[in-house]
Amino acid sequence: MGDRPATAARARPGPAILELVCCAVVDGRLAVLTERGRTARGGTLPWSPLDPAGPLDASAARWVRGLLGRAPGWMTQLGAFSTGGRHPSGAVLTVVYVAVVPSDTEPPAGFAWSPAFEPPPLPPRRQWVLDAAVAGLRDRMDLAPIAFRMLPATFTLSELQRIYELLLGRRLHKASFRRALQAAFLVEPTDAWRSEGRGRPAQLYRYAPRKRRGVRRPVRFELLA
Amino acid sequence: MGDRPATAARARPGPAILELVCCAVVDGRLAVLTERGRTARGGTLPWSPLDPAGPLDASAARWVRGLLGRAPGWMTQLGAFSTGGRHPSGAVLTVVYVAVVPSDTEPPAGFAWSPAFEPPPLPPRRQWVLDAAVAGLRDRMDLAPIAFRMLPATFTLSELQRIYELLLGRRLHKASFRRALQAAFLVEPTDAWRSEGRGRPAQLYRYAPRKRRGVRRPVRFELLA
DNA sequence: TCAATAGTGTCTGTTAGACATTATGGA
DNA sequence: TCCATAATGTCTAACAGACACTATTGA
Repeated sequence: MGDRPATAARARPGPAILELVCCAVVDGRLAVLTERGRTARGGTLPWSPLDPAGPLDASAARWVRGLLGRAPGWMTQLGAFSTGGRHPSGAVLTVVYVAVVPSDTEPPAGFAWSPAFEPPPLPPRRQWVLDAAVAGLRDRMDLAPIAFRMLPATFTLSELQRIYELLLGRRLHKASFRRALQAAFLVEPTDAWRSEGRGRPAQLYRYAPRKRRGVRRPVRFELLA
Repeated sequence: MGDRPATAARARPGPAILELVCCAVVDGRLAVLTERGRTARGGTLPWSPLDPAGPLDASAARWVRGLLGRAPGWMTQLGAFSTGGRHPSGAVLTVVYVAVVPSDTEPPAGFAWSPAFEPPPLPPRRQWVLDAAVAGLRDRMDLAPIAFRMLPATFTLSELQRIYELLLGRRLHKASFRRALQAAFLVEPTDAWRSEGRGRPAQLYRYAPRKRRGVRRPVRFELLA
């Protein structure tokens, strides 16, 4: 059944690279991990040649874990894109992954957090990828625990709401937010409280989703165009 | 593009192939386009070596257009997967696209519609891809005009509702469905009617989305786990 | 006439958002 | 004390689903 591609793949430059859009909330803003110093013209996203052996998601997970020094809070594949032949590695394809990490994650050496909405100048293709990744986080945060994985193990409900507001790009109603959260059985209170500046201390919660069955969302028509 | 994959693959093993999950509603069931006869052990999905030049989405669009003889009603990239080294083309990566076409689309020579929920025996990886593709259609049909593109230019509201019911896997309430559709300004009635068998004739509609701004969906927590 | 499907009006329980109020700390 | 934030109760408009009903065709 066919010849092994391994020889050809190892002889020539790798066919594809992995690229990472890693997001966190830093200083109250959405931040993305960028590599700095490679070129003078601006930043770049973390990338790595692809090891063609084994499942793609597992390869990416290993790479990101090694890069960050810890497993990301959440990660998914955004998709594959052609490099346009301009990538220095000689790769033809880029497979982009999107990950989120808690706010207290230190950037690895040579990397830094950049504001996701005013990033350093990026090549047009990378800027497009970044925008698509943030849009993907926004669209999936109701189905995946993205916001919860951008927080430490315990957090206040106001912190959680701020994550949602940052990713959705709009203010949310506090009482409504908490009612819906309560009804979803996703968090449970701890007996710890945190006093932050002036006002009343806030209770700390932890992400503890309880299985609920038979939750069917109604049909919605939300096409914009 | 569009030539027989076997020759191109043997001439120079490409780094990646394109694979297509093309869905339509045929005989009241969700169907997927399968290639037949290559092997005795079951069907396979349409695939093609990837032309590494140019944007990936454009290459895929050209290939699918040539394969079907017409542009698909809607298409998006599902993602990239490793072949596990077992693909006869020698490719390492598979980039899967998902497309939908109207019910009256004839399968190209050598292909056939297979029931998406009881397909011919597929290799495990392809079965997984098919399931993921159908799940992707289900999850995105509220944000993209997927159901509308599986219908001819004019259609009855009952036909539209049947598409939604097939993809969502559950029955929908007729009055609610039409109310929500009306509120979304997505269809407009034509002055044509269609008499189908016994009952009262149904009015034909066309997909004609009108821009509406300021439509913000509420925050929802729909994590299953 | 009956059967079958299209299309619509009404009612009701649920929910999202607005508003108001209380609670509890720091300055 | 004043102020800022947390947390919650109440009201209202909108909405989803159930139900019933009318409309219009073929058999």
